[in-house]
Amino acid sequence: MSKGDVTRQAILDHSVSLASTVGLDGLTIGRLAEETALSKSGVFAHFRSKESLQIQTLEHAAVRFADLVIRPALAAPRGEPRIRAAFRLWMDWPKKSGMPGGCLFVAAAAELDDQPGAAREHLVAQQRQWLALLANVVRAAVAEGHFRAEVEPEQFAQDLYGVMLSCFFSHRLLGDPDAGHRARAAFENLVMAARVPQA
Amino acid sequence: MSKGDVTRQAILDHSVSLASTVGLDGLTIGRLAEETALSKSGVFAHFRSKESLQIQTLEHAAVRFADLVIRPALAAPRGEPRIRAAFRLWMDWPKKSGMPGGCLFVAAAAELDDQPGAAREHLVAQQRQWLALLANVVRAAVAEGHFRAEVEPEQFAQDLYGVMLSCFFSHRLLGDPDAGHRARAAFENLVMAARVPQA
DNA sequence: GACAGAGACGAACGATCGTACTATTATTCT
DNA sequence: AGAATAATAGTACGATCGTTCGTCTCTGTC
Repeated sequence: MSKGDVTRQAILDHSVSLASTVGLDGLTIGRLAEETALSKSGVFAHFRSKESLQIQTLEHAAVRFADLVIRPALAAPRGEPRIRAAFRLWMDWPKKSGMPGGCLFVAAAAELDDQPGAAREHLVAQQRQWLALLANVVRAAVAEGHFRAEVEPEQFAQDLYGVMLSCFFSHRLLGDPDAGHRARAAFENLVMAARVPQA
Repeated sequence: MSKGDVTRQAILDHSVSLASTVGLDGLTIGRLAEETALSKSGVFAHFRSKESLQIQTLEHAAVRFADLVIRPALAAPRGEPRIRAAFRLWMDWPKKSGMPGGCLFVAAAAELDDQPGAAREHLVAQQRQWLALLANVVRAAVAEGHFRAEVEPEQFAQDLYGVMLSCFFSHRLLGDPDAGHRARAAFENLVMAARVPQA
């Protein structure tokens, strides 16, 4: 890895963390330069535009997400255990990944849902992929005989997303100390409702 | 209502709609002036700071929310019917209220969850109140005998919030045409799980 | 060790932001 | 109707934004 790549990675590390609190738009090249002890033009040179910086920030976070959530989750046994692993890793990931402002993707989703552009398209593709992966994990749980055949994977995936989103909302904005506990309870309810009836 | 109040309301109408797409921070006095055919200083004079503009924008939206959601919901019969009314009105409210960028509160929540200040405190108070109201509606459904006694109102309220958030997410960002349908299905599942077992 | 190329810096640009001040036009009240 | 007051416009300010450009300082290679 050349010297340029090293500093570029360091910039992106800060960028992900900074964008998690101020958003992809609030992200500023000047501030990024201060926090990395570089000059403004030095930072800018690595990305040739702000939009490129935003996209690479999203991509950098996506790589971390794959490392910290997706890969470990897929290491769990197929079926319900894998779903439990995915949920647990997902809930913990903003903390584990050093994003002081909570999940960057959630912040970016609210920001970009009305702003057309390459950054939005990038995020949409990422999130569609993640939802599809979740649905596939649920599908496998059905195939495995853990979940009932009538369970709709896409429905389950959207429900799971809702549990995560409302947890972040209650926890980060409202400061509810029980948000995490309630999210786990909601998850259990979802899983129980999907399970095959036990004899 | 004096002339000043009339234009102030007109500005705030545009402000709510504009902020729903670009966020409370992306909201700009200059752009607001263009769209209302006023001068920049003319708009500024009505609010003596941008923070005040943001807060009054939130407050303006809250008044509409009370008119379009809270009051009509409370007009429905206590218990499960009132919960159904609240949910239906809630899901439809961004459209009904002319917010082209989706629910302003959702956008503001993601934006302000890390930015201390009066605007954040205002939003937090609003959303806490709304969640508390939802919980009370659920509590009434328990008292009414529609819901089981073990149902926890705050849990139900957070779950409901999750259904709404994931619907907005899937619909607005991912463009999923089934998002609304899935949200209604998730709502039905929540209600069914809370109901007293039918004989 | 010299040379080519990449990396970082510093200064400057046009634009736009929030805000302040002053002047001018509308409105309200007696 | 005219005086008092409120509402709007105009202009200008300092700051900060993304971006450009020219220069210098490193790094890696023959």
